[in-house]
Formats: sequence, C-alpha cells, structure tokens
Amino acid sequence: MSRTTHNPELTRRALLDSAAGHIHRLGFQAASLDAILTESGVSKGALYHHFATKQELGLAVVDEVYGQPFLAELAAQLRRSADPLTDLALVLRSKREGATLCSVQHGCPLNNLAQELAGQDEAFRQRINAIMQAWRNLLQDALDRAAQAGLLRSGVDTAREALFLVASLEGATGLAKTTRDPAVYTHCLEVLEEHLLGLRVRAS
Amino acid sequence: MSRTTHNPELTRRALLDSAAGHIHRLGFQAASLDAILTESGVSKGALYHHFATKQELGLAVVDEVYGQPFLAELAAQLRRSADPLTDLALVLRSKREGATLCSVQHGCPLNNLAQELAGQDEAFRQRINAIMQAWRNLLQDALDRAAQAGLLRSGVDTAREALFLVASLEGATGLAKTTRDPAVYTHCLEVLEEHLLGLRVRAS
DNA sequence: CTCAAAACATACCGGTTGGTCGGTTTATAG
DNA sequence: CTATAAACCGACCAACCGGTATGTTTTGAG
Repeated sequence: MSRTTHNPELTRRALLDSAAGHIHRLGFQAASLDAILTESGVSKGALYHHFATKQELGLAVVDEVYGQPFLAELAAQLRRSADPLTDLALVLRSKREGATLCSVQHGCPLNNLAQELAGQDEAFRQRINAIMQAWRNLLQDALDRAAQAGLLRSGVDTAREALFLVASLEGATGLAKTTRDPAVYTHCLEVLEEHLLGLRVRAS
Repeated sequence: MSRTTHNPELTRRALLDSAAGHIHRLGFQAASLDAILTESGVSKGALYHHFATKQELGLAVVDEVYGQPFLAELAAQLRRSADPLTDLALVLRSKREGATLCSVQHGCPLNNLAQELAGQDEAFRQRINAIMQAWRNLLQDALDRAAQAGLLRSGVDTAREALFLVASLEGATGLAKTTRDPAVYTHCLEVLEEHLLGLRVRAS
C-alpha cells in the first residue's frame, strides 16, 4: 500500500481520518502511531513531517475532525427560526434517532477525550473546553431567542439550562456506552426533551 | 521503604489504595504497575502473589475501593424515610457541597473508567455496569416509595427518571472536569434538583 | 523441631511505544 | 536545465511496559 502521493493535503487528511478512528475506538493514549500509519499507508517520516508530536496530531483531530464539523452541523440545525425551543427539541430527536450502534458502543469522541485527558494534559483540556463552550453558546443563543420571543417561563436561567443540556447529553452517551444499550440513550433524551419543553410558558 | 509485613491483608490494601489513586489520576491503561509498587512499597512478587494480572488488580479496585463504599454510603443516605423525594434532593445537595477541588479535577473514578474501558474490555464494562445498575436501583427505589406515598405527579416514569439522574450526574462531573470549574458542577446539580422537585405533586 | 505452603524479593525478558536521523524522491521557481 | 526546499522513506533507538522465573523468608500446623 504505497501511497507517497506527494500531495500534502491528502496525506494530512489520511492521517487525521485514520487517527480519528483509532482515537475514538481506543482513546488517545492507547492509539498506536504505528497502527495509524499502517492503516493509512503513510510512512513515519511523512507523519513527523506534518506533525511534530503525537499530541499535535491529536489536537488537530480534536479541532478538525471532531470539533468543527460538529459545531457547524449544530449551528445549521439551530438557524434562527420562529420557534427555537422546537428547534432544540428537534435536535434532541435527531440525536435520538441517529444513535448508531457504533456511537453507542464508542460514545462521543469529544467526551471520551475529555474524560481521558482533561486531568493530565492542559493543551487537550483547553481545546476540548473551547469546543464545549461554543456548543453551550449555541444552545444558550437558541434559548435566549426563545426567551425574547416570550416562549419561556419567567425565571429560566438560560445559561444554566444550556450547561445542563450539554452535561446531560454527555452523561447520556456515557451511560449508554457503559450499558451498551441504545434504549438507555433514548430514554435519557426523552426525559431531557420533556425537561426542555417544560421550560415553555404554561398554556392556560 | 521495605515493608514486607507478611500481613497479606495489609499488603493487599496498600496495593488497592495506591492503585486506586493512580488509576483515578491517570486512567487504568496509563497507570504504571512500577509506579504503584514504588509508591506502596510493595514488591512485584507480592503484587503478582495477590493478583494474577493488572486487569484483576483493576477490577478489585473498581469493586472494593470505588463501588462498594459508594453504594453503601448512598444506601445509608436513602434509608427509608417519610419523604424520599426530599432525601434525594438532600443527596444532590451534599454532593454539591462536598465537591472537592480534586474530585472536580479528576472526576468520578467510576465514570472515568467506564469511558476509558467500556468499549474495549468486557470484564471492566460488566463490573462497572453492575455498580451503576445498583446505583440506579437505589434511586428508583426511593422514587417508587415517593410515588407510593402519593408524593409524585401522575405519569412519572421512575425507571427513566432514575436513569436520567445517573446520566446527568455523571455528565455534570465530566463537564466540571473539562471546564475545571466547580461552579459548573454546582449549577448542573441545581438544575437537576429543580427537575427532581418538579416531579412532586403540584400544590393547588 | 520439621516442613510445606504462604508471602515476598529481585533480576530479567520480549514486546511495544513515541520519536529520531540520514537519505531519497518530487515539485517548482528561476 | 539546475537548484532548492518540501515531501517522504524506513531503519533504528532508548525507555518503558506487563509479566515471569528463581530464590528467600516467614508462618503455622502437626
């Protein structure tokens, strides 16, 4: 499998994609560079031409493979509409229905890395934290728009609710991974959806 | 630091305690046996006299250091009382107030291991899952007692709520670890407490 | 006291890891 | 064409890992 494309962008992509898969399945520390190189058909020399260390490769995976695509998709789903609260509920529903066996088995890649490395590697922690911060901000923006449209009960703290949403979502994926049971994920998201819709002004 | 106590229970304890600390800080795979042995002052021969493999040591840590004490304490906090819902809220409050800097930085040891190993090591997954199952059962029992006492709104699914509680708690510790911010943990638990008390029958 | 088994000590091993280094190939500017 | 730097190659390395083999000390039953 000689690939020697001399196309640096392609080589970089192959490395990122292969590394993303290994890291998702095994975690960062257990992911072997040799295994990544074998799978992607890239040589060790090429790897260290593109990335100075394993850590740099991992950080690039976090940003470019895990973070940005995820945030872009979420932002698209929450494009300003007349009813942001329903948009949020739909996001939960799509997550629920899109739960693959693989995603249940291996969990959320960002959450995995956060749990593995947040206590040990400050660079990783900061990158992951920045992505989760952006995530929270997207959710809070939607909640704020709902509040401004008069859709929320009074006294709802949108920042805390956004925080709680992220935490509970990560917790749900984690618990589903532990139980290996997609229904666990589904049930958690259902309760979360009910909680979310409970923020709506009471019809009376 | 020659310890050679020839007291097998003491040696075993020293190993479990030291291993628990290293695993909590670094994760199971990154925890080095040599480091554990140096810290505890136990020799490699003694280690492999008590445990056949590193995995067996880890499983014993999960059961005896992480799992059983935690479940015993929770069971004590939820001893059958007249108002189980308030008991649950008090558990959340004590967790909130007992959040140490270390626990925020390194997270819940069970959750850490679950995220690290659930996808790779079936033995670990089953042990951790059993503990979390017991955890859920304790919570659901309390909710069921509350329901039987007529304290809950109709239509509350106690099993799902118990599941949601565990997931959200783990998610909150995970997010606090990522942000390195105890306030994040506090805020999540506050919202969770409100959610819990929202299950109570409406006064009217 | 005897002696077998439990408890422990330590030198050692093969395998894997992230990372290095000298050399080669290819693209491209001049 | 030539020259230069980017892109890539792959053998090699020291460090570390979990685990083993062999031998020694202690305990406690008979």
